[in-house]
Amino acid sequence: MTKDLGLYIEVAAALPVFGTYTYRLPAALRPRAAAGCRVLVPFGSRRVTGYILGSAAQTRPETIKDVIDLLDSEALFSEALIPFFRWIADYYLHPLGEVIRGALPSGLNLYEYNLLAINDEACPLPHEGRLSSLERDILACLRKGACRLKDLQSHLDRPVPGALLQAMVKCGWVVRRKALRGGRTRPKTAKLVRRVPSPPTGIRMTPQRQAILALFDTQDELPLAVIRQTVPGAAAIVRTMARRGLVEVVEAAVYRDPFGDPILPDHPPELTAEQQTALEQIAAAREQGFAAILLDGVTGSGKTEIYLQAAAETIRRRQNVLVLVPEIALISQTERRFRARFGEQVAVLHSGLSTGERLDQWQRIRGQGIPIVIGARSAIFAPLEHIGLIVVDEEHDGAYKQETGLRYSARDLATVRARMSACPVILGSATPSVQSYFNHQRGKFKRIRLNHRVQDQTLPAVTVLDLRKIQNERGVRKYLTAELLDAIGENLERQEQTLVFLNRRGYANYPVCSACGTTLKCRHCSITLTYHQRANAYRCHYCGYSRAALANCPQCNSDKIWRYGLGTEKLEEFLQRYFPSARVARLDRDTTRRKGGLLSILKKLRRGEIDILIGTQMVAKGHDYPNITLVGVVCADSTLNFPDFRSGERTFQLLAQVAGRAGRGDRPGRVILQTYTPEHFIIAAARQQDFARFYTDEIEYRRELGYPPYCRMVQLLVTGRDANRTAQAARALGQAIQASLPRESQVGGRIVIQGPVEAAMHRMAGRYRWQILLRGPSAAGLNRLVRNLLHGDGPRYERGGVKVFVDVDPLFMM
DNA sequence: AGCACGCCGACT
DNA sequence: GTCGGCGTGCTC
Repeated sequence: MTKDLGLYIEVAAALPVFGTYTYRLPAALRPRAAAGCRVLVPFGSRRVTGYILGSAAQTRPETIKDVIDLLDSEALFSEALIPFFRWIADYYLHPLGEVIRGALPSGLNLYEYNLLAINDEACPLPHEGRLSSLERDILACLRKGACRLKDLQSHLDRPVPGALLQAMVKCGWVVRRKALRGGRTRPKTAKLVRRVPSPPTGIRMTPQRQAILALFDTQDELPLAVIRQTVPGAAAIVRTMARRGLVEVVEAAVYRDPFGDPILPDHPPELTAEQQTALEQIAAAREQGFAAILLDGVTGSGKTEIYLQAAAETIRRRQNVLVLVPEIALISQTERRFRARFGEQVAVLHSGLSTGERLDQWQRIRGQGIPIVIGARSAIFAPLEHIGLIVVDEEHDGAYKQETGLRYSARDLATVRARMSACPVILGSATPSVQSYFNHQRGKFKRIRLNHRVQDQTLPAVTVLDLRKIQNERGVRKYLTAELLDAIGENLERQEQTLVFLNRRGYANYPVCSACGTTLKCRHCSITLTYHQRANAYRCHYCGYSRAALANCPQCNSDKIWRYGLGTEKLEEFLQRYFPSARVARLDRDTTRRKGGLLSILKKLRRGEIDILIGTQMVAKGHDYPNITLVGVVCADSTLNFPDFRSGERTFQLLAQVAGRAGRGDRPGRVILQTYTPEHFIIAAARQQDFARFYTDEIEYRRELGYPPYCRMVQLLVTGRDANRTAQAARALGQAIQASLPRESQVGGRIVIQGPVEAAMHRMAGRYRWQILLRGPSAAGLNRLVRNLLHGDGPRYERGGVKVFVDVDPLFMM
């Protein structure tokens, strides 16, 4: 039963406007309207979607308009989420309607726009001769169908003066119509094509049929949509093949392990004493409502089992569980484990879902009382009620930070949502973030440690090798020490698998003209291009710009360009030549772009059909490789030299994660780290896999320089296509902040400004970028300052195509 | 976001 | 002199 909202309601428009609006709710809509429903409301000269936040007091009755329509018969989110949304809008300085829009499955909203159309009732059609050529063209274009002014202009390829249209409307030849765009995405019913075990013989094999069957070499079933990408007209061909019994077509079940293996139900194992204690501590925390718990345990110490049993206990208490995992390309190990334990009680929200599937899952969570939701960062907005536990797995992972639009941290929001739900949140990691560990030291987070690996496996032995002693070598030998190559060779002889980690895809990342020495740069970004051998092109890894490899040097037109630098493609080529009999494979964005690519590599690895796997940081996340006994890190410092104060933290985490891939089975693992700076404290700590040592040094460095967690930060990113205007806007904003500092610092504590400076990546995708960094003791003080400047009644800085993006608690500052 | 109103350059 | 560009402000 929904509560009566009364005559006036508060609505957040799904537009980038700050503030909310009051509307009158017509009597006819009142019985069904509830907070969390969408409404269609008049807004300015058009109609837009808004979200009902609750009832409102009648303030200025003369300006209040009526709600036009109610778009949902049931709320899309519960009333309990509204304070959460408001908190986010306030904290991240983001329009509330946009926050809610971003939280809901996409493609739901209606927007109105103007259409131009021929007036069918135009009595006297204009005499052709009396029309200008532009007018004739407009009428000809509109005769083909109504369209928007924008489309009309691009069709005719010239500007259409508004006044001319106005006149044409006045004459009655053209009418303006309003139309609604968007609306509910219908869940698509995807068809899966499945191989049959013993296909009938004697059926004619056309080339297309053969091509389709060939696709099932590595997989037992494939979505029809995927087959259609490779074989044109596959839909019809598959239909006849199914009739002849060559394949089987089934409706796609949404819940399906991409490995294709059924997920076997598992049962809670015997817990170690340590795990038992951990669960007791979580149970104790549950009693006091909100608690943040840092669960830190080395790889293999059984954190996931703790999540599972804590979740089971939560369900027993008739409460629900929200589990966040870092965004990864495939279903993660954690997801599999939850599905194995809880089966259909789990709803999954990950990036691989289509819009329709996402909507399905959303409605399943809302309507059917699914007790466990597991998903990537946006799952923090899941419409789950009565939450009794939130889990953030691999809490240190940068994937929890959204870097466009609403720049939130799902890990931080998990803490906020847990507090609002008065329930515990478990932040788990083998390598906790400095932030979280600091929170533990300051008494904000409880900490539960798991010191022992479940099967008492030994941690891998780590050897550090100095790259400086081979830096005068030529070619690939400058990057691979003899010791690493020998170790790989030994591993091959023992018929064990090796993982070689190199955080750079492509062939060569440093193309230099042999004649004039210029490096090849992207046309839209301030980024060196990477040569890709398979595509035979230079590519920008930031905007996707691609340049044929045949092209000459843009400076001197020389056709000889050296391809310096080492990427995974070149490494693969080298290792294959060096170990001719080895089976070498590569795992990076290029080899996994095709759907199923990642899967087939992982399957081969499991079946022992790969000896050496070369991978970027994709390999460090979310998957188990049970038979790898040697991990080689080609260059441990490649991420260490980023112009960002967190580069050391990220490097330590990455190295520890990669090292953790070695020897998880019954065989001990070995790790070889190559580096140019073996004396660096990060490398030393990574060698000993010693978090305490890393943390002690890192926190001291943060304290000395006054970086988080010893302060809060807000980054303002000023971007625009015009170099001068962007720079001017950045300077003006910088000066205004400077001027406000004495006043703001009195209430918000001592705030300091850094910049404006050109960003390290000073141009990206054709936009110039300047940044201003604000640091201060409290988030509220910084929030106040930015709010006053950007949304107060001072001058506007967003004009002339310049935009200002606010990033509260920024994570990557390039 | 998208639309309406209002002020300066290149044309009949 | 006007037409038409787009910069600025507002939306219950």
